[in-house]
Order: sequence, then structure tokens, then C-alpha cells
Amino acid sequence: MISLTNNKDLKPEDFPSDIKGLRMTKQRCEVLAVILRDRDHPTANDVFLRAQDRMPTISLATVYNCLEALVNHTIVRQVNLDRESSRYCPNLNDHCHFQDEASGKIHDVVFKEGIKLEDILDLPKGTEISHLDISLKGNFGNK
Amino acid sequence: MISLTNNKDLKPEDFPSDIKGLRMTKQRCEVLAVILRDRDHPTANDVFLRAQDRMPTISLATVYNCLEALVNHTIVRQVNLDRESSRYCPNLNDHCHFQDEASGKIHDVVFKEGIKLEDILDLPKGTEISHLDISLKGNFGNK
DNA sequence: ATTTCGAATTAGAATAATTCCAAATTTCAG
DNA sequence: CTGAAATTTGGAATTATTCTAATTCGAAAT
Repeated sequence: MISLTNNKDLKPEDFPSDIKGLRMTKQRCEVLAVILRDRDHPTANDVFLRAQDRMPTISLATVYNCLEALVNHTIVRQVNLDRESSRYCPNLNDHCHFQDEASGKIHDVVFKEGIKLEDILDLPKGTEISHLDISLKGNFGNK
Repeated sequence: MISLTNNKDLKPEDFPSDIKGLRMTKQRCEVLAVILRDRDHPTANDVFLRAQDRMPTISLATVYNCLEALVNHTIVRQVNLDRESSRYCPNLNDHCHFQDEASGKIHDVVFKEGIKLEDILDLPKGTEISHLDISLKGNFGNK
């Protein structure tokens, strides 16, 4: 089985025909391959431009369709920062996004060992979180 | 001095001519009054419609201009949930936004006593947070 | 009170991301 | 293979927001 978390040179053929119940068409494979390749939180248009290298006939509408399908099947995550274009992220673990103001780059940030957000928020009894988004901006330290 | 945090029946005349260095024009007062009146996180268009009641000549462009000025002077906060229209919030304290999936209503949520987000995130040394956004979705308990 | 001048307001046009649509193509099941 | 269903495609439509250029406003100086 291929790794969905770390793979620099994926080709559409490398994918199974079905991931999490989603039929993996040529285009969906290509879109997913692009997202797994660089992991730099590309926008839909970025994905479109990169996918065109290997698949010149793919359309922007298809890229949007594929991204929507991949997001709905929790194969990739959609990341929204402010009013900017949506970005796409193959990291499915709990994490936040930190946008460095100097470089514009987006870094994944995780919670410290053993911490859950629910534990630190003052939520009324019976609250159930189905979706969670944390984004930060500022000066990202050296790492 | 008027309260910027709790006031149900504000009129433009009630505002000082300057708030945090921003000259309070008639329109800016009206826009701010709308936001303070109901505190239900209205969109720019909601604000426009409500402002029109008392000031029929105000334009949508002006509402956007006023909102931008108020946000830049940290008099109100801009709240972005997913790809929806921006919403505006007069609560300047540290807090998160919880959108109840059943009602669509947005609730302000605070951290438990003494907790800071910086303390629970695994950030590289030297990182400085200038801006922070936490939004949640799900079933908001009874309160 | 009048003039002046930068700031604010306005209406409408422009932009940009995303979604919609209808036709063409591909894929799957029988 | 054959038909039905799903997917892809290009272009048009939509929507929130920004831009533009002309007008108006308002505070300070005269």
C-alpha cells in the first residue's frame, strides 16, 4: 500500500482504485498526487497549474470537483485563512496552521503532548465539536 | 463615556467624535451602533440592511469602508468562518467562535481560567503570535 | 460666516474565487 | 457489448468584496 503521508514521486498508477470509498479516477489521483508531493498547502489554482504538467487536459472545474470529493471523504483537509483562497493539506492529524508573516509560508503546528482543545475551552454541557479550525499568524521561529 | 460592550439603544450622537484615533463620522457611528446593538455577528450586508433603517442613504461600499476602518482600529473584530461572508463582532476579549450546526447561530467561547493558547501549542523558539483565530462547529450545548 | 482642502461617502464597475450548467466522455454492471 | 450512472469539461453565472472617479462633508483657517 502506498503512503498517503510521505511520497515525493507519486504517479496516478500508484494509487488504489478506491480510497476511503472514493473511486480514484485519473484526475483525482493526479490532484491527490500533487497535494502529497509538495505538502505546501497549495490553492486550487496552484493544484491546477501543477496538475497540468502531467495532465494538460485537466480543467480547473475538475480540480475543484476533485478537491471537493477528496475533502468530503476526509482524504485531504481544506484550510481557510482569512479571506484568502482555500488551501489543501494532506495532513489529517489534529493540527493548526501558522502563517509566517514574513515568508507567507504556512506551517503545521501540533498541540503539546496530551492536550486536547476541549479540555481548555469553557463550553456548555452537552456541546459536541464536529469541526475545529485554529489558525495563527505572526513570526514563526527558526526550526 | 458610553459603553462599547453593552448598549441596546445607541444613537450616532451618543458616540465621541474619536474612538481609538478613528474619527467617528455619522456613518461609522451608525455601523458601530448596529454591531453593538444585537451582537449577533452580522455580515457586512446584514449591517447594511440594518443601518438603512435609520440612515436610508448609506451605501454598501460605505459599510465596507466603515467596517474596515473599525477593524483596523481594533474597535470591532472580523470573524471568518469557512468560506462564508465575513462577520463582525464587538467583543475584543480573547475568545473563539462556535457555530451551532442546528441553528446557525454563532456563540462566543472563552478559555478556561488561566489558560493561554501559547502554552499548549508546540511552537518553535522565537515564535511570536500576532493574530489568532479559533473556530468550532458542532452541537452547542444548552446554556 | 466663508473658503479651503483632505477625508469620507457614494454608485456603479471591476475583480476573483468558486459554483453551476449542459454537453461530451468514461466507467461500471449486467 | 450496451445502457445507465458518474465524471469531466469549458464556459457562463454567482457572490463577496474591492476599486474608481466623482461628489460631498467637515474642520480649521481666514
